[in-house]
Amino acid sequence: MGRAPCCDKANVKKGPWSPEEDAKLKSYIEQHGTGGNWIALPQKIGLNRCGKSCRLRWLNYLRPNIKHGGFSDEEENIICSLYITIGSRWSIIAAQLPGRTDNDIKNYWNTRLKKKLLAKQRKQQASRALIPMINQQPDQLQYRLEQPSAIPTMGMSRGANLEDQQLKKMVMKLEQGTVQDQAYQMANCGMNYPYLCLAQDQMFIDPMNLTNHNTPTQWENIKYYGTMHEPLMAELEELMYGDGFGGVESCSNVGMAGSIGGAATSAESTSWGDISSLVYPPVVSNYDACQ
DNA sequence: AAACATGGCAACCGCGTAAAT
DNA sequence: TATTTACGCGGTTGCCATGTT
Repeated sequence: MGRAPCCDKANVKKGPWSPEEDAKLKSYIEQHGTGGNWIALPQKIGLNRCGKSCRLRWLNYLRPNIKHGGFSDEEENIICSLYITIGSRWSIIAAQLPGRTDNDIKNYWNTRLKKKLLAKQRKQQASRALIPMINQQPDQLQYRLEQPSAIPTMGMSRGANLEDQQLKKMVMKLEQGTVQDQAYQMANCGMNYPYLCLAQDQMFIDPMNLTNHNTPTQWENIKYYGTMHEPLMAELEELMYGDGFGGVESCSNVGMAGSIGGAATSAESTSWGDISSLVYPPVVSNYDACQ
């Protein structure tokens, strides 16, 4: 029963690829394609490699039009924004950046972008701590300092998909015109109900649940909805803290961003709360209105 | 100049899901 | 229907280059 074994794992070569191996793989795929069967490929070419390894080498390195290094500011912004919206779904993020691989983006995030953003955050926090002390009354200052934790951070991966009936009703409301507008219609295409993602004092729509194709236009729409609609925000807060919703604790997957369907791995993994404000400037919320 | 630390990146590992038998 | 494996993905590791002491 079952399929035949993939390869003799004990006897396949591991480690860095030689130029000869690269040339063999590249030339074969360019002429014949993968044939949809990576496991059979190395045998056909005469490579002593696991099919899985061939696939990785092709996708991350040999494939045409691959870009390495030199991420532009625009690309950085897209990566940060998407990370905040959907978490560490690198393949989806890579789909928004032509020529970039998920591996490349993941590496870039882990080695540079994350640190860059955290450094920026520390700088902002330092300056933010000073301004209220100079300009505000003590009671206002206290309010200001409490604000960041007033709305909890939630898992921004699939964990933020709010399945509860009440929140579904809110989505229905969007469709019925309470906050209806042209961009929403474009984004939604009249298909599925988008899932809502709550983050700090902004709401996002999970792009995975909009349509099946990721386009720049769609991303613009998503960003559009990132600038939260005030009435909807108030209603969401009511649901979160009012009797009907059962409080924050009843919501599944409350916690850190970037732990999609699995363990958040690195001890230094960055929380949603750490970096979200660096990408999207805070919108004017009822908190700020109190100032 | 040598030893050590750090950063960047390619490749591997392991898991969840789909598909083949 | 059960079992087994391929595929695709995200997380992690290990090597090499570069920087610092």
